[in-house]
Amino acid sequence: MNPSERREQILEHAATLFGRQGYHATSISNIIQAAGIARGTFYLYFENKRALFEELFDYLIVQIKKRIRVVDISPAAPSVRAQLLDNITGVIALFSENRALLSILLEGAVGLDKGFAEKLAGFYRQITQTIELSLNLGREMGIIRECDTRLAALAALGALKEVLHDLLRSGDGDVNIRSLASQVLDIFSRGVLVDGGSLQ
Amino acid sequence: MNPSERREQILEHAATLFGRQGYHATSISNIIQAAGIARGTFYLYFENKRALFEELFDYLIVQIKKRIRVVDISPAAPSVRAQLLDNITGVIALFSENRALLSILLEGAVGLDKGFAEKLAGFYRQITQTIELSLNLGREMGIIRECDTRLAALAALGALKEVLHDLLRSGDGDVNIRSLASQVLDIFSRGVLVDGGSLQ
Amino acid sequence: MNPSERREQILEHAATLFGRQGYHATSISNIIQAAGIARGTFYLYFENKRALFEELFDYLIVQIKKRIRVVDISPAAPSVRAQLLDNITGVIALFSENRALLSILLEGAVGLDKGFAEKLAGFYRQITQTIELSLNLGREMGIIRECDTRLAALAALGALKEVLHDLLRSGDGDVNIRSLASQVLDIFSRGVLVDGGSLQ
Amino acid sequence: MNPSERREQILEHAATLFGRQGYHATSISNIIQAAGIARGTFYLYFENKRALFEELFDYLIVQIKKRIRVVDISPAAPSVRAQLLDNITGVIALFSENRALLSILLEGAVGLDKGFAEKLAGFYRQITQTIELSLNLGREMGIIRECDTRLAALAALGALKEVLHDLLRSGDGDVNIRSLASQVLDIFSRGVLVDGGSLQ
DNA sequence: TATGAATGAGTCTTCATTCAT
DNA sequence: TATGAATGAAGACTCATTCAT
Repeated sequence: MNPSERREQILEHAATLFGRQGYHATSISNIIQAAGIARGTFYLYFENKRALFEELFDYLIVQIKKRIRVVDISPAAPSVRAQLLDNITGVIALFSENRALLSILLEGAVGLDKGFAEKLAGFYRQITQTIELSLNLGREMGIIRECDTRLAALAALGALKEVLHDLLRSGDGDVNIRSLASQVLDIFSRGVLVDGGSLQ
Repeated sequence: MNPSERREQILEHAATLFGRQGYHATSISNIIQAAGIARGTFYLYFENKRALFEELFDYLIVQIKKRIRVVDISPAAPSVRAQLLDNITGVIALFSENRALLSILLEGAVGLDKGFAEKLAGFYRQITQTIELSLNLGREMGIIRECDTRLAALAALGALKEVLHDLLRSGDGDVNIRSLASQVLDIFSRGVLVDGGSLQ
Repeated sequence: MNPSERREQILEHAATLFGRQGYHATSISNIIQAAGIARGTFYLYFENKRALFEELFDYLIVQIKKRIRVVDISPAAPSVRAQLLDNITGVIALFSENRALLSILLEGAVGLDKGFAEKLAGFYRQITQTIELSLNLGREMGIIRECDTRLAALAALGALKEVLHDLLRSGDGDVNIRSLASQVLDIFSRGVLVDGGSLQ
Repeated sequence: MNPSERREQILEHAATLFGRQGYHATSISNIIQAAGIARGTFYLYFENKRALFEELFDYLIVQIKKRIRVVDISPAAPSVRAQLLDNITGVIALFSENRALLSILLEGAVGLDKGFAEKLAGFYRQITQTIELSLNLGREMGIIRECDTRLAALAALGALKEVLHDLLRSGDGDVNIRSLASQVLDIFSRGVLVDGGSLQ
């Protein structure tokens, strides 16, 4: 087996294990057993367990970022809704295909150590800022109401994370990703009140 | 020091440490050192490290549940908005006073092991169901629009969690809890669009 | 067993093993087996294998230094010869009683790593300087001939080391330490030529 | 590159590394990297790491022995002093040109394992016996005083070793080898006392 | 000859838990 | 109740050596 295949193979087995059991419960022994390799072989490809996990995590971050774009408000661009929907759909689709990675993001990388806490915080901060930026653009266009856009961005991020979490917990194989994304977007944009209604 | 005081003292020190460093990074040595007790003494009060953490976690769950009520729609009850606001304010206030507990909930208990995953999932399921129930009541009253109320409930939970996460990360001492709760509630209920607006 | 006794016990067993097999060939497993303690117990008393070895080594250095004095040339002092004889006798006696320590000094601590190389070099430098100082005093008194006293000091040190090495290799139980020291001193002071003779 | 050249090349790189870092700190990886060969190639030329080191060591021993001769007392022979001086000069010169080999002899091969301990002891025993033999001849000729010639031989060997050690530590590039050898020889033959003097 | 991926025995080290005092 | 010395299972990591290509 050539080196890059072997690397890939180890990464995949490790992802599955980290996803299923978490970082601490997954030992090097687990990984090499799953990958069917010897102990020393592992260290031929990765400096240590943490480096492997970090690589997995970094890859994950890149994949997510690829699917998120700031809303383009030039005349030729697709509708704002379509763009937002694409963002959300992309992220859900990514994880729908790879539950292990989702688990690593939402559970595996949480509470690991200071280094990872910062990495994770930095990632979420970026996402939040991207959403906030889009909301601010919407404000200028007059389609977003006056509100704390940073808070709204946090809320949007949190809502999506929780829906993904639910996806993970339910383990449902076939979700209508497009419909799910659409509903999440609607709740965030229109809220849950009847049109023109208020809670007071 | 009498037994229950000693128990309490250990719990408090452990909470601080778990909150600051996480479950795995917190050793029994850390705890007994902080609490100023001998190693053996620890095991007189707690079966083991996990049991201690579990007790902390269970206590936390009880505290949160105490602050969340299904909306009361009887004529004599306060306004729906006021009740929801109380729920949200209560939760934020709880954690605002005790960051360690918040950290344990959002990070410490995540990805620990299967048992805790289920416990956590069960807790969030209950919260989700309570919110969903309130939303369904709202539907009957005609103030909530037609939507997937479970999904909306997940979104609401997620939004609140993320705002709390931010609170934890920012470490800000003085937040206007009431105002924060109010804005979170508004985003959830009215969305972010201008009144009567749409994304299309 | 109380802590300091236990420490001592581990040190003694370790010294024997290091002396017999050298640093690298002596594993923690060897040590704990010899001392009849559990693996964890070892780390209760020593940070790691190297720290244990270093402690042994440092103790050794202190013991040797205790037995070496710069020659006292005040009128009331014993004869120069008697003082030098005391120095040499003391060192030989120290190691004669404790071959393990001798082995550690002459073989165990050699070629370990940069840190130990410097420690060892520093120790020998001190000894050399002490001897050199005594020789310079002798020059002033007119009993030492004109020569490179540093080189002579090195030669004296080397001669003594080699004799000790031989003691180690021979494993002879009963040496006449006083006589041995006396002869070593004679060779160094008078050389090997017949009185008044020369090699030319 | 033909086989014997390759062998030579590996030996040289290994000697440098062993000399600089010692046996244990020098890994096969170090050696093949320095020599620019593949891992497997190493084992085509040497049975294992130890065999390589042994070859280096044996070569070293041969080189040293070449430079040491028993004193020739036949009438036609050069003066005794000249012969001894040649012996000492030769050894110092050998190492002066090749510090790595010197380091291997004085530090690298010390405390390795039982096998090497015996090899080293055997070598030093031979040197000692050669010196002792020369001293005994000197006794018969009446130029060496009555003394324990074995002890004197050990002292001579030790003195030379220590001077070499100092050479290694000092790292001095340009030593006057001849002068150094001469002084070492003088100290050994005449001692350090003024002519006709004594310590008492 | 040469390569370098693969091996796995061996070592150090940690830490939750026990138990005699 | 309280202590803290002792335990040992479990985990990470290294590196000399092998072998299929």
